Amino acid sequence: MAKTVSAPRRQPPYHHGNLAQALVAAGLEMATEGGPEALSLREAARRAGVSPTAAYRHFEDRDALVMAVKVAVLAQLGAALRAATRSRLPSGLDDSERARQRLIGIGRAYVDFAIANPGRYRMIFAEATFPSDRLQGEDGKDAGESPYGILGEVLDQMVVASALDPERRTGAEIPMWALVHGLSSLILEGPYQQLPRREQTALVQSALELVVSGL
Amino acid sequence: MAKTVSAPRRQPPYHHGNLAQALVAAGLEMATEGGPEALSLREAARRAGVSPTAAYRHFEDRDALVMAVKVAVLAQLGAALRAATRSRLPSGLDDSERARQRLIGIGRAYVDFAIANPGRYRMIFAEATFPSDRLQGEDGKDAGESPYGILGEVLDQMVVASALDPERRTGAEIPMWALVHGLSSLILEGPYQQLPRREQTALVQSALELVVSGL
DNA sequence: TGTACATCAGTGAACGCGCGTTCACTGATGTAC
DNA sequence: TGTACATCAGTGAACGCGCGTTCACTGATGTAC
Repeated sequence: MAKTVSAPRRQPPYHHGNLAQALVAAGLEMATEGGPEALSLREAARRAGVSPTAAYRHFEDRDALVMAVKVAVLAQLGAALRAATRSRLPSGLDDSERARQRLIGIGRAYVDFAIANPGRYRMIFAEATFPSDRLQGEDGKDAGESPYGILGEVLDQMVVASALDPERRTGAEIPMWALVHGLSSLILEGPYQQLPRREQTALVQSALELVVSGL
Repeated sequence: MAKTVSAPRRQPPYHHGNLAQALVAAGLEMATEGGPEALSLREAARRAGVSPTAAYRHFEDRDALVMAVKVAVLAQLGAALRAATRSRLPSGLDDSERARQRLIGIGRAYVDFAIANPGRYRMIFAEATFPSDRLQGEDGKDAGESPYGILGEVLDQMVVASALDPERRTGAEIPMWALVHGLSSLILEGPYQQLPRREQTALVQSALELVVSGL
């Protein structure tokens, strides 16, 4: 009984309207299914319902599409970390301990994202070019927040809460990011692949506590 | 003036003699040049001077060759770490500090190996299957030492030297390996790619000190 | 010590595949007058 | 408000490529007698 007339028309006939975005979405799908190796321009075009050539109106070559997909994944990861900064913390903690828990929280969220989305996660570090500094969408407006930026924010809050010596603030992102990325990678592609999920979680938690206490 | 007669004959005419090994060597070469993506069975056969089909006498399929190359790379990495455990340490350190320096030393050696051999290093974690437990060559004799095993050894020595609480020994490999792998990956494929080499070195050193002091 | 023959380790041609990219083109859109 | 036309966003066919893998085969090797 739905009025087909007023339904939003899918499959625009000739001019697609948003091909670039549709191609990135298809790329994201393919990355989800099989990681960066699985991302092909031809298949993306196919999924967008368009000839392979059409893709070249929007991306210079395959690499450009890959880069756009990377940026999209980083935005998703950023969103996951942002959500973690807003999660509830047990009551009764002092400010310093709360700030520390926030850091551990985004660390966990990072690894969780990787485990839940292995293909997309591997996308980020594929093909030897990392999206530079800022994540931005079309028109210069942010397409999401940068994971690196959020990590920095949380570290700043630790300084404010006296959970981190201001002198050690500079470069504090580095060991933290290296740790969570290393954990993700060892779990996804390394020797901890076979471990049951709960042991993986435990291992992540204790590694995070160790590094955070070292800061 | 070299007697060509007694020279070891290269290019055996039909029966190669050591094709399996030659294919792995070719695979190693290709990994060195272009990482795991660059490793193809056909090209390996070509480099070994043999038809593609011949490779199938020695490896079930491409994956089997890939796995053999991974094992070879892990052996090389193991050798690099072993060398680091034997390097000279500044005199005048007590046992505990010496043990700590050993750990930092193999950490540095790990990242150095990755930076010096990006293609081979990336090989290790490629294609979603990690060579299991033991590294062994033909006939069951070790083809090298496992990086993981060497790390464990150094941690054991820290316990002996009272640089590590025995209670914290279990699982101590994890944060350490995650850290060095994370650092390697961020330097090779991530945001620290562009940094000058000396800054990369400094960043590695300070991250290592932080984690080792946290142990 | 000599020979027959099974087995081992190669060859060469062919398969089907999907990819990235280019070409000459055409249909749809929107703007100047 | 209507129309000419430049520009934009697609099409479809084709290219060359290198890959993994399979087929039926043949030359070399080593062992039993």
